[in-house]
Amino acid sequence: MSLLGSLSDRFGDAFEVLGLDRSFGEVVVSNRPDLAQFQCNGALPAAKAAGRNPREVALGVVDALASTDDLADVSIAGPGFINVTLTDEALAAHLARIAADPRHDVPRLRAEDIVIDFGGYNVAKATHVGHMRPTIIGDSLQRIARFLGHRVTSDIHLGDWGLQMGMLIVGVAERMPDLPYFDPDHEGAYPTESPVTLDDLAEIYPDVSARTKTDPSLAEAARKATLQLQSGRPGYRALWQHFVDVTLESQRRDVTALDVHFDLWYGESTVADRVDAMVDDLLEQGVATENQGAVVVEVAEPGDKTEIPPLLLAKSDGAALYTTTDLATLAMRVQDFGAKEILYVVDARQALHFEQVFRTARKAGYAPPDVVLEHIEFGTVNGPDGRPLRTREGGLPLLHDLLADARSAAMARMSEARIGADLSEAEREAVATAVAAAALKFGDLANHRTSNYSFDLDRFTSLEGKTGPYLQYAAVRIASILRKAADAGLGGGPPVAPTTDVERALVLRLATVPEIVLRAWDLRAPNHIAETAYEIAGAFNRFYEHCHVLGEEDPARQASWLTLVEGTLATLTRLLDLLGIRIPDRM
RNA sequence: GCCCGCGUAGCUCAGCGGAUAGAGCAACCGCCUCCUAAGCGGUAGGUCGCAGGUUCGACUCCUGCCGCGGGCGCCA
Repeated sequence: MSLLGSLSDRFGDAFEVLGLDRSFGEVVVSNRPDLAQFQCNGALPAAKAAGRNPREVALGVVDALASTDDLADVSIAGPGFINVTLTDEALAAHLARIAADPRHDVPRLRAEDIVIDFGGYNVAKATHVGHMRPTIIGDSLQRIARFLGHRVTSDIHLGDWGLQMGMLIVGVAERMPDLPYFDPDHEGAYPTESPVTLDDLAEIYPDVSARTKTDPSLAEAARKATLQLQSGRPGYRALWQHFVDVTLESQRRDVTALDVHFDLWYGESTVADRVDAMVDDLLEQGVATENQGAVVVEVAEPGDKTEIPPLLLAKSDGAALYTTTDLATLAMRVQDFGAKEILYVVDARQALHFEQVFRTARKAGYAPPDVVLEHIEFGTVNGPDGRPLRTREGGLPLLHDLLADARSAAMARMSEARIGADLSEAEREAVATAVAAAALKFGDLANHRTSNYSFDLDRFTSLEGKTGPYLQYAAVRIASILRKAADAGLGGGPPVAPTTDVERALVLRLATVPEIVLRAWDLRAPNHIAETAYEIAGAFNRFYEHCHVLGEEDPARQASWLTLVEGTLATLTRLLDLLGIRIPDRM
């Protein structure tokens, strides 16, 4: 059990002795380090609940506390705060524990099957700034979940089956009418080479989309093409496959460059052959009804604060929508994957859509009550004007370009500061690549996911401050000490009692990690991990200033410090890994 | 109009109903004969949008208002 966990347990026992709920015993790291290392505030709410005097309750708890020799001081302050300070020997013992534990004292949870959906990627769109948050946040969540012991399946869930496919088909037909894909009498195989590039598609889609708003016949043609694609028209299927292939090729490259991995590259179309049966089933169950030719599901409930419109399951022409495939996908994940939690990392504008899909899934029994369905919302990435980030031309900046900019900024910073001067050109480039990804990721994950944040490459790649590069640099310096120690034949040894506040503070920071990782997962909020990683780096840097490890003359103390250095590096490396940030060997 | 989110230092943002609201940047003052100064220490900077309420205690919970953003059935 973690340090805070076992302290909380002991305080819980003491509350129980007084006949009070043990949950009041929660102990946290003190927010008044000048007074104590830890605090338990439970006496106040406990006293309120029991109608007793808080100071008396606190006094009773302290009396009932099993006396052990690891507590240097337990005292009551203010209206009933209980302050706790451990002995230096106890801190050393705790350091020995976490340094020897590859999990840094973080518990393993009961494993569950979890699906994470990175919705938002679409055919015909290169990875752009709008994909950055779900990709970075979702990736961090999958790393955290796996570390806690869950079985995670991540799915990019490409948007590849809706009306925009029809728009692309008619757009290509307009431009290249002689292609065999449009000839209903075509026989044999279709060309293996795509007639269009992703750039072509990226130009065609907005053009057609805009024109359908004023041209009803074009809109009708797009609808019809969508339906025919979904019905299996061979030429359209073949052409569509090219759309998917050229899109995925580009998106795979971008996602890989960000050092993100998806287990599945499924799309809406993956469940295409399940849609009809599902609609029939919903009609049969009486969950869905026909309405003006369309199939809808009434999802409004009596207690609703606002009117929740019906979910549109099938258009009047019978075509599927993304709500249809989302629902079928949800059912598949529960049935085939045994998913107990499905997390949709999709921007906040789709809240209503998910509410409708989730309600329908519950009504239809596709998601039993014990299955968690959650929309993980996030805010926008803003430019200097406080509006969502755009390029000078008004388009959405591509992820590829953002990364390239971050990379050249990192290179420039390194040259300026004469960092990595002794590295080869290839090594410098590798470092710049790692720094660029870290800059973007930490710049994003340092913010709470629901808040909008302003994208500032200069700040994110900065040499100074609360940035990804700072954390990487801190880790590299730590590793450097260990490398030099190893060269000198020195290694870690049993921790001895700390004698300075910088040592104590560092151990205390490390001790908070288990609760922080659990909280980050509970709240789906990686920024808590980002914050703790930053605090640990800061605590280490203060230790680094005060305690010269390699120059220490007392061998026992030096060995103890090396253990502290190792434990810090292992923990920091883990936290950064949970954020998806890689540490270069040298910088 | 209704619903959701946001409003914290000059700027960018943290903040788990608890003690004196924190960090980074920018400003100012210091620290490299010593493990990487992309570092460390210090000073200054706040009616936590406004007004009520609940509570021993509110940035945190509730209500109203103001401001910004978003959503509201055959798009995704």
